[in-house]
Amino acid sequence: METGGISKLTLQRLPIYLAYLRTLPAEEGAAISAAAIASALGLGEVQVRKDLATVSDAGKPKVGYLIADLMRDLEHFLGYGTRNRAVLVGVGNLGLALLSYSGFADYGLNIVAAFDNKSALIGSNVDGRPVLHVRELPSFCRREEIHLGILTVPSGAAQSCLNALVEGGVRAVWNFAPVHLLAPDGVLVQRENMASSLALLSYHLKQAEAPAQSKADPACGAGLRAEEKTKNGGSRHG
Amino acid sequence: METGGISKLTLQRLPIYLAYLRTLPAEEGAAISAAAIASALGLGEVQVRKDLATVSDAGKPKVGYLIADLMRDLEHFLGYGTRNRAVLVGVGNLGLALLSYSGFADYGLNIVAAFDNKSALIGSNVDGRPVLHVRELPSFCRREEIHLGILTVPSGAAQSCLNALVEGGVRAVWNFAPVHLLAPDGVLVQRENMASSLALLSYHLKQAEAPAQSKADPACGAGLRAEEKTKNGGSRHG
DNA sequence: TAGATTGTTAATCGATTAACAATC
DNA sequence: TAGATTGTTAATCGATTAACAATC
Repeated sequence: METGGISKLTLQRLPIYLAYLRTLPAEEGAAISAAAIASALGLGEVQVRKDLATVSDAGKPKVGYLIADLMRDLEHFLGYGTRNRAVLVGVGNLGLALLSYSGFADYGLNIVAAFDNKSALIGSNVDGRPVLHVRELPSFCRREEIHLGILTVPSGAAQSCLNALVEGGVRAVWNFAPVHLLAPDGVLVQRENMASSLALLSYHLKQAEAPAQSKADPACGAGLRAEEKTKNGGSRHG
Repeated sequence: METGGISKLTLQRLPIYLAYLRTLPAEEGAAISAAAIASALGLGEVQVRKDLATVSDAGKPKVGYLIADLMRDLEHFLGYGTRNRAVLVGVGNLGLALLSYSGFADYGLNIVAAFDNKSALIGSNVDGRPVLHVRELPSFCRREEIHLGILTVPSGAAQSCLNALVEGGVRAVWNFAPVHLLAPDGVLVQRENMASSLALLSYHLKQAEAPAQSKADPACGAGLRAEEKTKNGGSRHG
């Protein structure tokens, strides 16, 4: 849970700030206030100031945050400067989609090769990235000094693929398989949890549709009114 | 933040329990202990008991949780029983991948149609689901009583597509565009945040590679040792 | 200077964990 | 009964928010 000084939740919000700042017109020396950022992103104003203060000193009293400086600090802190070169393992539907998705470049991610065990796929390429046999995974990672792996294999294959990545010196793994994997100390396995988001949506719908049905949750009628408090009320900032 | 009696974080863990239980062999009357579940998923034992107690009474002292009962309770609580029929808006790379991904059925999600505004796509179909023009989105949702929408459009189009979904009576939206959207009370917009996961990985790599570099984070050397505490130590449960 | 805005310290809130009571 | 395991109450921990100090 420790993330080395910065809270995990703050860290997860940083790319959201960055993405928002990137949508703003790039005017020389332009600044933006914490209030404006908070309002645009639906966050608390103090939270924005605190988050940004941990990674940047681009905030100036009476002025706001110098946009260009803040973006630079965010990118630096997140490690986007040195492009993270990655391999992807498992060229199924999801793997293909991630390979084809161009938006990752914005987050400093650069997938350089894909791996699979189906001979029909080996030797092909996806948008210029070769598809190689998983057999070559450890040696490829070693040789190319890859430290980041993306796992889009079926659950049953996930642990052995993770092991191969670790053998190749990979130190951070983005796991899309819905299983918990074991990794040695120092190797971070981050599970991407589509099912968890879906649970929030599905539960919300169930609540909205049958507010008095759930027997395990006597207070469930409240679910309908769950979203009542919009943090910034009606007020808008420029 | 309120989720009607159950904590948001607990709710997000429920599908993880369910997915794990589904991997177990289906033996008549079989049971499993909280300790075994915790160990398999890398969670705390008490946390598992507390989470499960909020949605099920399948737990029996001295016995454990009756697997079949627990799965039923989880599915019921999450609203998977009544298949959630959904529409997807934006048939780009990501949209196509989600349409093609068969795993959603496990989470009670059933995408019945896709929408786009590119005439080349209209009239085609993806795995049997028709691709229609966004113009028809509100009326389609009304007619088919769709309450769940998936947004995989570019950021610039997201708000107007959300509006169209809301107009059609949709009450929960899974938003893959990296923007904050405004929705009326009662409509839940859940943003899927790939960039946030990526931030954790990227930061971990940066820490591992240059532990003394970061100036904003004097305690950053600790980042290297971030994962030291594996909650269950070496002990395994049967 | 006065006013606006950031940064920080203290208070609150919520989630996790530890200790224990209940139960088969 | 004794032992194992669940469920719950109280304590701890961490994150958010409110109040205020600092600064340009």
